[in-house]
Amino acid sequence: MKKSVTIKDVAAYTGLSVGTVSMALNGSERIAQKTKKYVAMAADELGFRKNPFARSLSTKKSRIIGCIVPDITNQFYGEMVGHLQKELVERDYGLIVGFANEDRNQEARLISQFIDRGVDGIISVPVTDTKHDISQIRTLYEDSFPIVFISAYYKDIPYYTVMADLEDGMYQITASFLKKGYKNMAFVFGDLNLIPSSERLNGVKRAYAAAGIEFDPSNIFQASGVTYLAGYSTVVNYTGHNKPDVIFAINDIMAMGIISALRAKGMRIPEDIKVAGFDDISNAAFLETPLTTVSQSIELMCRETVTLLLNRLEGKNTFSGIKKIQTTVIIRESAY
Amino acid sequence: MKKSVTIKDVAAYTGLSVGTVSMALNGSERIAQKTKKYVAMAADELGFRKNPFARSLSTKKSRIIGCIVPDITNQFYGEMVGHLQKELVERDYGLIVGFANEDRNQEARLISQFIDRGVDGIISVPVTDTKHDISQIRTLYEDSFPIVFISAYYKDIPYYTVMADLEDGMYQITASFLKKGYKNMAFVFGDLNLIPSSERLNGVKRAYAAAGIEFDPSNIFQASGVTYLAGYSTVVNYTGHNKPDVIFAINDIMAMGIISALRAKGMRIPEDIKVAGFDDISNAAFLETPLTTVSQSIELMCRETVTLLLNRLEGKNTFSGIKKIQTTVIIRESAY
DNA sequence: TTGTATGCGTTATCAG
DNA sequence: CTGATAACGCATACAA
Repeated sequence: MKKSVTIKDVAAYTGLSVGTVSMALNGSERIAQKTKKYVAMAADELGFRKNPFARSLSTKKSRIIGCIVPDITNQFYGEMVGHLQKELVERDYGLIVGFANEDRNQEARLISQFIDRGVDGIISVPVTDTKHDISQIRTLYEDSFPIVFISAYYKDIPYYTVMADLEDGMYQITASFLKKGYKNMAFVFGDLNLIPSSERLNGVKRAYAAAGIEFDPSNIFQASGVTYLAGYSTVVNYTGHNKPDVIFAINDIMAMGIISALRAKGMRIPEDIKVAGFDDISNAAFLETPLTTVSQSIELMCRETVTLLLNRLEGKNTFSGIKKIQTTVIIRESAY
Repeated sequence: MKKSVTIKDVAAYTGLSVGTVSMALNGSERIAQKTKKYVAMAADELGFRKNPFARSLSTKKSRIIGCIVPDITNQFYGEMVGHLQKELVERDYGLIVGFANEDRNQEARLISQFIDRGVDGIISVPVTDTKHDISQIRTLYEDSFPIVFISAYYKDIPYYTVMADLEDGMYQITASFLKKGYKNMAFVFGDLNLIPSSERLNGVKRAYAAAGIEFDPSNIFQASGVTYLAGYSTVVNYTGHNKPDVIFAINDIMAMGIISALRAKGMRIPEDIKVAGFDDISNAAFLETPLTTVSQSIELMCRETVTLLLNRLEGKNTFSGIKKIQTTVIIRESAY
């Protein structure tokens, strides 16, 4: 690590003052074109790199965004982080990550840490467990700290969020199967108090109502989580005798777990039983059993989220409610 | 964003000097216990939070580590990032991420960006494409910038890396199948010039040699990448007539793609053809076809990597070569 | 054990 | 258009 060259060195080298060099480097309007070029060359020649710490100390900005997702093992969140990073890096922001493992306490700790690290803003997939204390989030909101939510929101703080229209997506897919004549359908969701489940459930109910069919709540299954394994276990541990025509999972990887367990029980898919997921993760079309699902356009979601956050950072007037992104039903072999 | 309280405020509040407060907060030995407690209380009361930028400017440390992986869509790398983050957060480091998409240029850009952001060190899964320029890495090495490699290394710069013993893992699994009498085995790898492929290939050859069987190089297939889709396509596009007893993929998700494509062609697994992967990703045991694979103990790998990097940061004497982590063959249904 | 003073590298303000 | 200088908030070497 050789001693780094500072703006002062560039000043000395060019015979200009520190201030001028700084402005020149930042492309200020009030510096002559000629000077700017001269400074740029000199800086280049000396191998000058801005010291980010000094810069941040002065500007109070780090150009780093913190991002918290529940569980990186879920490919959906992997893709999410990937897209967020891509969007951010293009705008010269860095992305620092944390994983909450569906635990509000971990999430809270991560948020504090991020803020203590001086991130300019936070993107969070809320852990919307109603049992837990949410005052931290409320405080952030009231202090108008730049935090935006993606893919879910806190029930009591439904602001600055970008998410798929889960209710409509679920409505569409449920309705389409009702129309085909299937009535005995099971829904494997996570905790029903959570937004991602409850919104979907609303869609389901709406579809039944629209079809004039009564919805039997016993067809809802609350799994122990929303992971591959949770889906797998739900099927393995099911002791009832009802064999639904279609099983809807809350997301794709859970659907994969469900399919796997069904196969282990000797069921054929889609002949004996149909399965549908939600998300349309990148290889959903190429699974052993290509997966029927509802596409979330995750890339679009991420782009909107980043835009929303950066607009907030730049003090622009932004939409502050819940922006819902349209979904698309995709029928594949798992539920032909 | 209310005006933040600084160390100066705490000093004023306690009647102590700025220097004393700083030391007290940092737990310096030469400050009285009593004073430390007093300062801590006062700081707490005032809601004081250290300004990370000032701190960094002074210490020249950010407590942020940059991490570059090829492709977050691959669950294996997802798990890797997860473990790295966990290890780092426990030691009060932040993890900033970048995705290189197997592209050396992107990787180089990310590394520069990270350094310009003032990361204390970098963890990288090398994009070991020999076609590309690697001088940046060499320079970093020569300047002894704290960069460590995980899961692969640059052929010409085989230092500070932690990876699974790919050669031995491949040797073990190949040998075990040779022992069972299978001889017609196909190996679907990525670019053979790359470490991850070439090391595995050495293991294969060694196993054949040990068994006294001649190895036919035409059984090696270079896929277009190492993704699910690459595996899938390799099978779909295969026009040859040779039907191997066993197909070995370079990693689990590729094996999954291969299985999927084989199934689409009407093959039964493992009856008609066996498939093995590499990595043992977290749900490999619960796939529709539970996957035979070689476990990489990714958690251990990540822990070792973080330890190695942090030791370097603390100036401790560290092992500087290639640390190989032992692998374990796991036989499951896909290759019974 | 505590206080003082200086430096860290930029940005920004205010003169010139 | 450019120069000088004061922040920014903390750590640390040196005094006391």
